[in-house]
Amino acid sequence: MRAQLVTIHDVARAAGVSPATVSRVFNGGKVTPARALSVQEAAAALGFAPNRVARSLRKQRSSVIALIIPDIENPFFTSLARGVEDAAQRTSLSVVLCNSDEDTDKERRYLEVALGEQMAGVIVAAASQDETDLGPLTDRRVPVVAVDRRPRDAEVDAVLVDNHHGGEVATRHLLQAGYHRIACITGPEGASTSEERLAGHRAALRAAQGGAAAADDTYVRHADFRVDGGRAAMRELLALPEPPDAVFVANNLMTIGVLDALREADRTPPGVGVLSFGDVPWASLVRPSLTAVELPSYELGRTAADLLLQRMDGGVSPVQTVVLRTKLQVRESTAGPARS
Amino acid sequence: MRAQLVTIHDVARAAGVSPATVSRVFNGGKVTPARALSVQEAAAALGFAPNRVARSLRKQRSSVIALIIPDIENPFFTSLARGVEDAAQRTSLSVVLCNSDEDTDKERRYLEVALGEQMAGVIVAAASQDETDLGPLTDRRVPVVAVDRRPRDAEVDAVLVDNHHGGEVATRHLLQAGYHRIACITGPEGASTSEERLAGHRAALRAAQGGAAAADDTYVRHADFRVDGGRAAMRELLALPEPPDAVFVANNLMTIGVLDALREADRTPPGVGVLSFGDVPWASLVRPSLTAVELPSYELGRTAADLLLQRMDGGVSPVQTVVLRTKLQVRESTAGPARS
DNA sequence: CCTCGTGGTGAAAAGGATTTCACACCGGTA
DNA sequence: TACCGGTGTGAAATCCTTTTCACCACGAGG
Repeated sequence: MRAQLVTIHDVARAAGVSPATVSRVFNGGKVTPARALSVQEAAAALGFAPNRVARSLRKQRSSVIALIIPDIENPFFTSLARGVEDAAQRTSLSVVLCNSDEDTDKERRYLEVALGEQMAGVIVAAASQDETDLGPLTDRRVPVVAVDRRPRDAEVDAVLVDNHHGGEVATRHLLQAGYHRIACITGPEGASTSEERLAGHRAALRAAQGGAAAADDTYVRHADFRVDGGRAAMRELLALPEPPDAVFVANNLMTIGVLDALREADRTPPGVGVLSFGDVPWASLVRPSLTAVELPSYELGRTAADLLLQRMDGGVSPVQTVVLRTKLQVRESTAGPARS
Repeated sequence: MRAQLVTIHDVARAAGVSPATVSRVFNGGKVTPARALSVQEAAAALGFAPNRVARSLRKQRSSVIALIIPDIENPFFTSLARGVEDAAQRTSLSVVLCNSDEDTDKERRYLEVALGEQMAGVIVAAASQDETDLGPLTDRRVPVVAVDRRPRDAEVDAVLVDNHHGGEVATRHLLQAGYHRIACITGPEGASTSEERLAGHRAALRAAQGGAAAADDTYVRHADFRVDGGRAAMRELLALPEPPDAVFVANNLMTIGVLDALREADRTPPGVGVLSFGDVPWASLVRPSLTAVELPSYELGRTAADLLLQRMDGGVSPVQTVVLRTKLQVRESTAGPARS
């Protein structure tokens, strides 16, 4: 029922020492054991909990790190968040999650909050490559790590996925399974993730055609990384005079839309090949016949957090970029198109 | 490239006024228009951003609210989070998300952070009914709203789902579809959500049997609200001498496990009836033949946030509990068991 | 002409912890 | 005995903003 807050002064008075000593007890300063004990007892008796705001103000740094992600409803990012959390868990830092919703305005507001709250560090999966401005943070020497997507011209550490390689492996797998007309539904133009995955796809096609690099975009569609976008793009592809017999989809949510469009048209895998970049959430359980490029989402988060912690310790000075490899998770038992 | 932080004093000096006036300009105090303008110009020129930590210290209250959820990877909670965010969006408050991971220790730490950071309010879906202690918060008059689950003996506003009604409707639907041996896989014993849903299920069964209330627990299983738990429970049920011909599953993730176990056993809906409490994420798209009790997850979040805002404005004094109704989302075209 | 009220302003205190600085004390060495 | 190094301690400054309070100036009313 104690409603007033207990300060370090109250504890000091109760223990018969100065506030400075109380502070030292809680921060590992040198204090005689006997005194330290009596301080701890007094603190416990009074139910003292340090005021983190005052502490942050004085230290010019709080003990919270921000993780800013563009879509909290995408399991890829929640898994990434788990990685960050688990890594931070081992320190005294707390992680707070901010959902920018792919909206650069919301993102900017959260970046302002991070700055204004003097957060100890920021991990950000940028909503935009061009508009996301990390300048204010880096100017004030707040440690920042970009994850999954690197904002253009930002001098920050980054943890990325090998999108090109993943795209290449994916399309190669479809080719090897016997598909011929392989489409690609990728993300928004201008997003590094979209472009790199598409580039990998094209590279695999080129290699298969033996160098006759006819850049043919008939089967290429740009969508928005969301369910609806994937569905619309797939419908378009199906409406072509000669529809593709397989499709490489550049993210998990769009794949859901694609599967939906295929069901509508009564064409389901493996009659038509579907390869998703990123695990389709839970589909692996409900419908196990889907091959996907597995993304190290958890490790992405873990690594980003580790990098941030390093940076906060003032360790490395040069900017680091870590690239994690994708892995092809083959799940089809009956791979390949219907032989004609 | 400015690395030093600009304070209210710098702005004051630049504008030729006192720091107090600058503060008033930013907080809607009375200032002559001309002065206000010059302050704003000076602030813009210097790139002044208020130090939120100092502000919080002085005001004894920050401008962020915490949302503590037990499982960030469960779409139910991410959707709820969206609701909270959208409601907070319209104010100047920011939402930070904390994932307690169904772990009361982690949760306690986050509650301490919320208190120590002097957050303006807390919305919590408690990890435990008994161990979650909101006392420290309420003692300090921090507005708290419980959502989805109400911690026992906590004097706080709450926004809940009508679990009993939902469970009843669900089981009644299965009965009406012609199933006879209806099992129930619910959550952990002691959790209000588990118990209430089970109670609803039993009520429906009792009503069907015309009052001959033989409380038979052969077909009742308690699991842990997770995929694996659902799978294990379903396997157990399938191994019974006389397996059930339908099952009411008390949450979305367990349903995924259940579907998995059914696939293993080569028994799929609608041969065996499956009714999920809570939408199975994306399954509605991939596999549309699944009826579920639809939970108002988004509205839960929205309402909780609205309640919190009310409480912060010092509006209502008596503790409020809002109960939202579930809705049966029928999606089966070919409902009912195979007629024998 | 004097008084009262009011609206705008600045000086200064307050908010709670950390950290610097100076000092007191103790044991040991020259 | 005098001096020195080291260690633990407390007083006070500091972090930046909000808010109280006193004050001034100005306009209106008696």
